[in-house]
Amino acid sequence: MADIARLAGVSVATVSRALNGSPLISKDTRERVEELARSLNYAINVGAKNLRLKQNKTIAVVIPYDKVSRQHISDPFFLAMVGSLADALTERGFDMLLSRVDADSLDSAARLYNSGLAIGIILIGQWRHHDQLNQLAARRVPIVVWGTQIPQQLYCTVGGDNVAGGALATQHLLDLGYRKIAFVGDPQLPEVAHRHRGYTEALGMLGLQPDPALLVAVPFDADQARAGITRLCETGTAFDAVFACSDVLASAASQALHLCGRPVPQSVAVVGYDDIEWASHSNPPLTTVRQPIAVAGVELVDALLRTIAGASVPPRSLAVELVVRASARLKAA
Amino acid sequence: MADIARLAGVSVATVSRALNGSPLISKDTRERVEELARSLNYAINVGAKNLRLKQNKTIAVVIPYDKVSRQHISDPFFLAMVGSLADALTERGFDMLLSRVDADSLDSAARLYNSGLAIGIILIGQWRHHDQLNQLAARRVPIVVWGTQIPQQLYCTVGGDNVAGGALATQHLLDLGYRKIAFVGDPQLPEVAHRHRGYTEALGMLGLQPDPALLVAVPFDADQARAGITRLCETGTAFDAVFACSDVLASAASQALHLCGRPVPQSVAVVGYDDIEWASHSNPPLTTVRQPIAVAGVELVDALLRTIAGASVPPRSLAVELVVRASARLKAA
DNA sequence: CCCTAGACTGCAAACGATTGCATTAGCCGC
DNA sequence: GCGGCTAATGCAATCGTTTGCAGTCTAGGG
Repeated sequence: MADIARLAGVSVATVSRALNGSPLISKDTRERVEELARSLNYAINVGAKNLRLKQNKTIAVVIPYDKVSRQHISDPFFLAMVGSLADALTERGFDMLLSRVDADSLDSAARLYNSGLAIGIILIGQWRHHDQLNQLAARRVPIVVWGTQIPQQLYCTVGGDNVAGGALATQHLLDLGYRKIAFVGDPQLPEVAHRHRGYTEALGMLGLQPDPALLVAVPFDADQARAGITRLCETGTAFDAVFACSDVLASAASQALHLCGRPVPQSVAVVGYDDIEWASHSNPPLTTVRQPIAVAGVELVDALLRTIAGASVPPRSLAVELVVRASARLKAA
Repeated sequence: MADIARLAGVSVATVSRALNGSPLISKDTRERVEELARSLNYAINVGAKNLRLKQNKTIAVVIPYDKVSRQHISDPFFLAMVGSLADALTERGFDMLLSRVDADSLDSAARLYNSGLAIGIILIGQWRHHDQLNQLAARRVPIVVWGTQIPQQLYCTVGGDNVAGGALATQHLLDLGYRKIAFVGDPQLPEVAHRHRGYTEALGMLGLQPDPALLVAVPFDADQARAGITRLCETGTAFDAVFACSDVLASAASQALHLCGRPVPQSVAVVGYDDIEWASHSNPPLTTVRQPIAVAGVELVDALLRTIAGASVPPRSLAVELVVRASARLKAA
C-alpha cells in the first residue's frame, strides 16, 4: 500500500480510502489508485485489516479425530458435510479453516477462537463429547455442533431428526413384513441413541419390543460392522432385516450378509442412513434415510452467525426422509 | 496480553518474551506469566503475530468449481484428498484454509496469497486450466497442483502415474481375455489423456488399435456416464469390458450395464480408477487402480513447502497399483 | 566505596492497514 | 482583501505482537 501511495503521489491514508470507496476521495485520485493497485496486483493485507478492524471473516470447521484409533477423516458423510459447509460459507463470503483436533482435548479447538484465527466454530461430530462441548460453550466460544439435542446442553446443535429417522426406517421394514430387525450402531452415541429410540417406538406401534440380541453395538466402522453381522449369523440368531445407522455400516453389513449366504435383498432387507452419494450407485441401490446435507451446511452456518451476533440460538432439528430403493423389498411369504 | 502484563506487574514486552520462552526472562517471572495466561485462557493473537513477524502457518487448499454446472464439491475422491491434506497439514502444524473458487477465474485464487491469508496454495483438480495455472505460477504465487505433468508447465504437479495406471487396468483386462474394451472418460482432461495413452499402449502390446467407437467421452459425471454406456448398448456396439476413469464412473457404468441386461462381471468386466473407500464395499467389489491418497497429501504438502522455501520443485508422479477384486473376472470362453 | 559485569526488564519502533481530526487549497460573496 | 465554506488530502493514533537497544538493579571484586 505504501508503494501505491508513493507511485500515486499521495498518502497511504488516501490510498486506503480510495480502495474502500470513501466518498471523500476525488474520482480522479480514486481511479489512479485503483489502476495502480490492479497493475501491481495488490491485495489488501487481510491480517492487518482484521487487526485494526477487530473483525474477521474466517470460520473454523473442526472434525475431531480419535487419537487412539488414529482414525482419519474418511467417512463420506462427514466429507460431504465439509463440502456443503464450504459451499455455504463461500456463498456468504466467509473463509473456511478446516481443522482436525484431538477428540480427547476438544477444548484446544478454543484456541482457534481465542487466538483470533476464526470468529466461530462449527464442529462436525458430537460423539460422546457432550461435556467438553458444554465447557467450550460455557467459556463463551461461539460454537455450533452437528449432532442431536441433549438435555442441558449449553451449545447449539443442528442435526437431522434422528428419532423420526429411526422410526421411518423401522416403519418401512415393518410395512414390508419384517419383524426381526437387527439394529447396527452404538447407542452410546447421542445420535444413534435417538435413532434407536425411533426404532423402539416404531416397534412399539405394533406392540413389539426391541430384542437385545438383535442389537449390534458397533461404532461407525465398517470392519466392526462386518464382524458384528457375521457373529450374528454364526450364532444362529434369527433376523430378517437390518437397520444400519449409516450407509457405510449398511454397505458393510450387506457384504457380510452375502458372505454368510444371506443375499440382500432376497434373504435379508437392509436400510441405511445418510443417503451419501454412492447409496444410489451401490448394488443393490440402498434404501436409506436421507439427511439433508446441503441444507445442513446452510443451517449450521446461519446458526453460527446468529450465535456470533449474540443471539441465543435454539437447537435445530432438520426433517429427514426415507428414500426407497432396492435393498429392502416386500418380504417373501 | 496487556491484561496479563498488568496483573503480573510487568511490561507486555516481558510477557511476550516469557510466553516465547526467551532465556532473558527469569524463571520466576516466566512461571507467573504462564500461570496467568493459562488461567485467563489467553491465546496469542495470531493475526498480530503474523503481521509483526511476516510469517504465517496457513495454507490454502483450493477446489475449483464450475460456475455453469454449479457443481458442488462431491466427488469422493476429491473429498478424500481434502481429508488427506488436512491430516498432512495438521501433522506439520499448518492450518488449512479450504476455499472454492470459480474455475473460470482461477487467478482469483491468487488473492489468498497476495492478501497474506495463506503462504501457498494447493489446488486439487487440474482440469483444463493449464494456462491459468501457468499464469499464476508466472506471478510467483507458490502453488502445487494435483494433476499430471504437461509440457512447458511452470507450476509443480503431483499426481498418480496416469499412463501406468491406464496401462495397468487395460493390461489386466487383456490378460483376462477381453479384447473390446470401452474407455470411459474425457480425454480432453490431461489426466484422462494420459490414462488413455496407457490404454492405447497396452492395446498396442498385443498389436491392437483403440477403437474410436469404444470411446465414451464423458466428464467426471455419473449421469453422463450412465447415458453414455446406455447409448453404447443401444447402438449395438460390441464390447466386453469397460475401463472407467474413476470409481464413480465405473459404478455408474455398472448400473447402466445392469439395466441393459449386461450384468457385471458375468457379461461385462469393469475396472475403475481411484480406489475410493466404497470401491471395496460395492457389489461386486470393484477392481480398480489405486491412487495413493494418503501419500498424495503428504507429497503435495512437502512439494508446496519446498516451493515456498524457494526451491524449484520438479513434478512428481506417484506409483499406482492395481487392486484386483470381483468386477472383472476371467472371460468366459 | 566505587565500578562493572551480568541478569532482567522496559521503552519504543516496527508490521500494514483504518479513521477522527487537522490542514490545505480553492472559491465565493461581501 | 478577508472570512467562511467545501472538497480533498495528510497526520498520527490505533489494533496486538516482537525485538533492538537502553536502562536498572544486584552482587562481587578491587
